[in-house]
Amino acid sequence: MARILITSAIPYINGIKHLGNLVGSQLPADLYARYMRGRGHEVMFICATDEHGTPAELAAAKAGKPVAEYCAEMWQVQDELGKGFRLSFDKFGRSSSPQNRALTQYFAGRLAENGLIGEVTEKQVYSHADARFLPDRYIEGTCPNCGYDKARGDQCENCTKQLDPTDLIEPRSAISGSTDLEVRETKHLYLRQSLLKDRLDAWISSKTDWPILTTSIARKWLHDSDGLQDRGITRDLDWGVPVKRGEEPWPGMEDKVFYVWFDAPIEYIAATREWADAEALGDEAWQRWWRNDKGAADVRYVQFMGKDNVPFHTLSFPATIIGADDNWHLVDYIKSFNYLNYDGGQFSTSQGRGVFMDQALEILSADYWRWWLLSHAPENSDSEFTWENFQASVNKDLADVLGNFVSRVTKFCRSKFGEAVPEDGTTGKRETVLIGELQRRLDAYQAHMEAIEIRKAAAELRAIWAAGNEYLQDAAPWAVFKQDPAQAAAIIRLSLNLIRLYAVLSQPFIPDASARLLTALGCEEAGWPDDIATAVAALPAGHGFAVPDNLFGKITDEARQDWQTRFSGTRT
RNA sequence: GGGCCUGUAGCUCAAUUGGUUAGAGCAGAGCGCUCAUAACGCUUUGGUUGGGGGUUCGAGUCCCUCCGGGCCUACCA
Repeated sequence: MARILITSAIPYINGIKHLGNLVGSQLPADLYARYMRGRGHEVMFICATDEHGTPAELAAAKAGKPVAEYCAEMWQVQDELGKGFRLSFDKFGRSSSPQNRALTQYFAGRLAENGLIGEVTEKQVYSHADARFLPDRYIEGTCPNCGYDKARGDQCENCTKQLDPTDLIEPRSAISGSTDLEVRETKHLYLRQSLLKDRLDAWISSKTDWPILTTSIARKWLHDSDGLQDRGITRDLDWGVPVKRGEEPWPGMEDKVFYVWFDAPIEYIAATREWADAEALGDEAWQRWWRNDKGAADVRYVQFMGKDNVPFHTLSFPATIIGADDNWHLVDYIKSFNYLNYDGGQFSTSQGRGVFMDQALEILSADYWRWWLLSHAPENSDSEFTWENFQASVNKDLADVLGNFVSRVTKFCRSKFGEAVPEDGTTGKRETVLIGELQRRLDAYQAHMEAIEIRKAAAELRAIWAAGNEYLQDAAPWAVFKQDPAQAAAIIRLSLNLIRLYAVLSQPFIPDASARLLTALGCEEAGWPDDIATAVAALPAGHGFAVPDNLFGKITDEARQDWQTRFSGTRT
């Protein structure tokens, strides 16, 4: 039995995430976690909310609430949505937890001890009206290059020129619109990751089996212009982890917090600790997942994330982990995803364009979304959600191929033999051929799951479902029954066992349908098959079952058209 | 501007890393079946692999160039 540590990129606290966010990290991570648990491995699956930073403060202000209260409420919302999508986290933590505060401060202290923290005095724009320092992109003004009047302090969206806030003509706060701005000096801590560049470079180069998307982004940052730059890890904000050197005060850093990107990945560790604390377990319970010197040497650590997160996970966080020099377990595999687009454009949180997690669950249950999203995961390039494609895929795959198979087998059995696995009859060459095919396909399915080739795994699973229909058509128990009921019984006995097999194999993709099938078949304790021949004999003759309601209803044209208009923009 | 990814059948995607005649699913067409959610099965029509050039015995795959789509570019996270 292996030990697998799985983390999903942690979603930002600021609002409900859309399906593109879901398929880029949490959903594939859940698929992998469920599969690995199914195979009998010990899994620790961690996610959390990422709560610090300017956007959270602004969202809270907009909602008229203290930021801590706002975050607590939004955590609740995201937690429930995660449950709605059947995301099987062992812990869904919060980056604002005391555990993360302590660990973040600890890491900063270790990095300082090891000479990896520098102090840099820099100039930042302060807004009197907002009573805060403004990140570059929260300053707007007229672009000196093209005259665009809504250029941001980091870049002009119109002419794409890189800017400094001080380049802007008539700069103003993007928050309040105030022009009462002042450039102030402020001192910040920098993670001197440039010192670790060669080590990170060698490490990335050794990861030849990683997705090209992951390594190419990492290489770009390592080798671009001057190479890997040091990164500021503190901010002048109220909401965040207070800057401390371990447990000691950090002179000159009072009233500052760590940059959200410094504390967010550390939350992976902290959330594991939150889990251990919640379970009333000792430190060794979480440390055995993270510290190589405390039992984590045999852990395989896999991260899931959208491509925008890759630089932080391939460079900054590893620099933190390596720099602390405490035998922390580095990530072993990074699965990264492109973006899912929505019907010819991008999902847009600000414009309310596309389908958001709460809306999705209002119109259809989790399995529909899970199946479509995972079987179309944007692994190699950006992919696109269209309602036509969604309707066609879901109706065909789930309702026709899988759902109808279950329906035809169970209903035929009920009408001819009653609601128990029929005895009588023996299987022959046709069944041997089927078992051989299923075994080959199972091997392929497992190989794709191990390699986290999600679309390929989905295609193979679908082929496994389809094989049942092919077999049934070929064996034609409805015709055989007229001459030889015993032979028909053998065919149906096998087919009922196929349903059980499908429930087990499909669980990572469509857990609700899987559970309903196992309940209908009266076998909740269904383990992963060792081999097909044994698995298709698991349900013995005489074993009672119930005919389940139709597993999946179909999406009608009317519903599709309705949703199409409803989600085309501006959520209400 | 720079870098990276990408372009394969009407649609969504494969192609053992340079090797026979480029394959699946959906959609379309035909046939079959009647157990089943008008479901299922079988057969089948679709491709000058974005255009052009080059290397090679051989190119979807490597090189050059042009065209299209996308992402990143370090203070949003």
